[in-house]
Amino acid sequence: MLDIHFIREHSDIVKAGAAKKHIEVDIDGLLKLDDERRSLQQKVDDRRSEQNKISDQIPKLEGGEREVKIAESKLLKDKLQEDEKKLKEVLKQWRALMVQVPNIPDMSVPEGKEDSDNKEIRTWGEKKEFSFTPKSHVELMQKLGMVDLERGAKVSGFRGYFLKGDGARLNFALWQFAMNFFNEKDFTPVITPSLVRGESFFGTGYLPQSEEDLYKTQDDSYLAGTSEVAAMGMHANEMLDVKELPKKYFAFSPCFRREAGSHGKDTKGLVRVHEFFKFEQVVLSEASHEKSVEYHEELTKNAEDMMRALKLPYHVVVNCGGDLGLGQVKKYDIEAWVPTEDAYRETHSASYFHDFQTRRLGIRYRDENGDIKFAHSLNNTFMATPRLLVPIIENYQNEDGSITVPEVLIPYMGKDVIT
RNA sequence: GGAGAGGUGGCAGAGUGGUCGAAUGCGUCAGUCUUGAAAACUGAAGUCCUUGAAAGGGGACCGUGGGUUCGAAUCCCACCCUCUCCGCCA
Repeated sequence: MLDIHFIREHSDIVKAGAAKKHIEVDIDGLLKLDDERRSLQQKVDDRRSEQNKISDQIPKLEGGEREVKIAESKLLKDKLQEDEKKLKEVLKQWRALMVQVPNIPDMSVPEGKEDSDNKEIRTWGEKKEFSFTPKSHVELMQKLGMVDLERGAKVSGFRGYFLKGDGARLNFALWQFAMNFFNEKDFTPVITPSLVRGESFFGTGYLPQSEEDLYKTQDDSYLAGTSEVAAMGMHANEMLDVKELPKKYFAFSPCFRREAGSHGKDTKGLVRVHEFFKFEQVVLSEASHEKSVEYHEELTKNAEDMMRALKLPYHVVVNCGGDLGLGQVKKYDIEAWVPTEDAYRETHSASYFHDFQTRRLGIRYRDENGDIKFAHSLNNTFMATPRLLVPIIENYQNEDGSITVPEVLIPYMGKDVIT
């Protein structure tokens, strides 16, 4: 959510930002509604003020005088209730519009409508040249007994899977590697709930826009598609001290996504599944654009370091305006090379939000001068499995169908090749 | 799942219809005292909306949302959360 004062004073910037994101929102309508809201609020406040004055007098009066004042107050009350009703209606529309206003993308975000317009900013690693025709991760893993998709679908439904044998081992190895990677960093590891109530989804911007991609329980909570939701909700409605910032979390949770808009995409294998696991980096920082940029680069670097340690060829793209979420100011995707698709596929997504999320969540802090500010928030994937298995398996495959274990994982796998 | 108790400022905790944005204690900040500190004493201090150049003015906020009333922290309803006991359970 943006600050209404900012929207009022810089409606041209807000409009341009929405246009860049290819999001339609009626800013002029919002401004008109805001005028209405303020004048009604004033009216209601004035009436209340009058009524408060009368209310103060009533207990001091006796008999007839008292009755007269009470009657007067009753009349006032009727008018007040009328205005309050109007105000409530206006506020409802106002809020509905407010949550649709997107955050303003950074100047450095390229123009564009969809992910194909994203701009590559760097590549790392050599795309491997195979002396044979590489096989897909599905074929390789099935042959090696690392995954069971048929039984996965039988038990779990569409996109269901069992990781088993060395598939499960490889996943555990990655998790241990991830944990150790963060051991000496200034991040607090945290295992977050996946079963989360609506407020945190509103706060992070997943609701109301993306409700169809969330699993909802019969108790009206939702299953989170990323631990960002719970990690951000953790400090909702808190007043932090500037000395506590930045708060850096290394959050882990199971993640659930309905993939409602992705029917027919990636229907085979482990790229797109309904249920997966993710280590996420989440940062609450001081309200400064420079700090946000600094942490954004840091979070991106952490993920890249991990990819480099695994020796997976990847590139980094800066997402275009149309590929940014409602609250995102800027986003980098890291995409790993997947040989059988002859393409880079997204494994990480690093974004910063300025105070878009924290304003909704009420995450504030008192700075050195005692001023109250909304913190800034950022997040980036560190490692999502089983998706990350896909580039590992495919890039490390050998002609005989065996998989070389990435060097950094050998200690956790206890072997250097999967056969 | 059943029975009960409760949610008040940074914390503890009073307040059961009007003079309560809210006693008191602790903590915080400033000052006095002190070589410095502690103690003691004096004083200050909530958040949000709105209006105003500012000083200031007005309004809201006692878990959340409704309701009763001229008037609600206080009464009623729903929901959320916490605690205790019983049952079930990894």
